[in-house]
Amino acid sequence: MLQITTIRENKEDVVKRLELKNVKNAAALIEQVLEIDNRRKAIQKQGDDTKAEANATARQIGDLMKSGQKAEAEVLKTKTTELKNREKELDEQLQSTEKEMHDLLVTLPNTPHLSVPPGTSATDNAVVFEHGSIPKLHDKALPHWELTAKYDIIDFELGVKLSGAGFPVYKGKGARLQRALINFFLDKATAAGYREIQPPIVVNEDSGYGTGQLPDKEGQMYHVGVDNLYLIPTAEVPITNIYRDVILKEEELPIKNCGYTPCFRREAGSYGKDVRGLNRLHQFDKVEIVQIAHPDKSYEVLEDMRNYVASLLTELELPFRTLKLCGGDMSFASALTYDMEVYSAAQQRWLEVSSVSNFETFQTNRLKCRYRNDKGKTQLAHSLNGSALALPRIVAALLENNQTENGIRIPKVLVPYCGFDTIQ
RNA sequence: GGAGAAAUGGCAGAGUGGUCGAUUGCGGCAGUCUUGAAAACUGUUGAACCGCGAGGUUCCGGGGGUUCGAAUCCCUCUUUCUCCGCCA
Repeated sequence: MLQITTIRENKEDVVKRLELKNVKNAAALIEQVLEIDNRRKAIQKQGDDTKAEANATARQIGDLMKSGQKAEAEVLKTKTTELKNREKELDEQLQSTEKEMHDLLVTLPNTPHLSVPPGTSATDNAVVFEHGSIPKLHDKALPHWELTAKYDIIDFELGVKLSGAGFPVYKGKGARLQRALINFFLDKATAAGYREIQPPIVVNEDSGYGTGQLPDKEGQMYHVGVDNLYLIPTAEVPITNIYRDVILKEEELPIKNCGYTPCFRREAGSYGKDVRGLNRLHQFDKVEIVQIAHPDKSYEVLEDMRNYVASLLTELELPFRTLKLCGGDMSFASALTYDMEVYSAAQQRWLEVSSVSNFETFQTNRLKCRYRNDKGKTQLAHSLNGSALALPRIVAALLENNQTENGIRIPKVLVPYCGFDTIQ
């Protein structure tokens, strides 16, 4: 959520940036926010004054009672009834005005960084980095959903039997490859200075709200109704919420955490080849990296994070490219996002395997995650996160790109983790 | 799941209706002393909103109520602890 102080102080800039994210009527919306804010301030002032008067009267009554002046006290009591009514009325007005503002503010997306390319869809994203060459496959090369069946390593039908579409069962070397990737990613992240976290994979409403899944994207998450808990769509949710309602010391920044969790996504409304095989699942594994950073340093941190993710892909010997997302393709909460895509040679398409974003204060404003600066004032920190990495599409690309007529070759870095170098 | 107790500032821990945003101790910060450090001593030290400022308002787990007035009384929810039961 955008900060009202930011909107007040940088009106034109906020409008300009919202337009970069294709928000319609940005200027009018901001004017409306400011109008409500002014109304809110006026109501609060009146309410505070009324309360101050009521407090003073109550004190007077107390003094009169003590000195035995009962009659005078009774007179004052009638005065407070009137004050109380006004107080109640103003409180209600304040609440409804605050709600009005809040309801409007939550509809506004984060303001993008000015380097974000303008645009409305994925075709406007800017390719900022490419690595590796697209592999040439042999004539009988198969897409990964056929390879997994051929080698009996991932069973989609069995998942349908147990749970439904989008819940594959990993078997034998397929399961071992999953475990290998998780361990490889966690070891790398730890070596890069991230502290490993094992969070809960169901979270409460407050947490869902803190990172922005609630109230809007409720349909994206599985909901455990009886306990009113949500299955996490990403480890970002619990790991970032660690810092909800926390005031950090400036010297603690940046805070680097990582964690492996299964992720659950309902993802209604997609069909066809986009969701075939491992391309899109309801449950998948992911290692996430999360940083809480100083506002002056968060863009350095973002570059650092995307270089880190690139290094993982390089080690896995996967051809990939880095996109800087355009205003129209970025997520609601992000100020700047890099997507990393690997090339899946049998499908002959790019698959998004990581998204690295700087949210600036958009999440921390909701989370109330602050640090104390050198002047002793509390300020919102910046939050960032990235996948490092999401497994299924990595597996898809590994299987497809490394297939030979004699089996699938495991990249060198994973062999110690797998305990085998080929899937036959 | 049953019975009981509790929830106060970074931590510990007072406060059972009227200058209590809250005694005190520890911790933190600043200073005095010291060649330096420690110790000792002195001061300072929660958050949010409104206001140019003076200052005002709100917050003692969450929500609601009683009262002129609530950290203090009542209701309710949540969490923690102790005992019993069950159990990976």
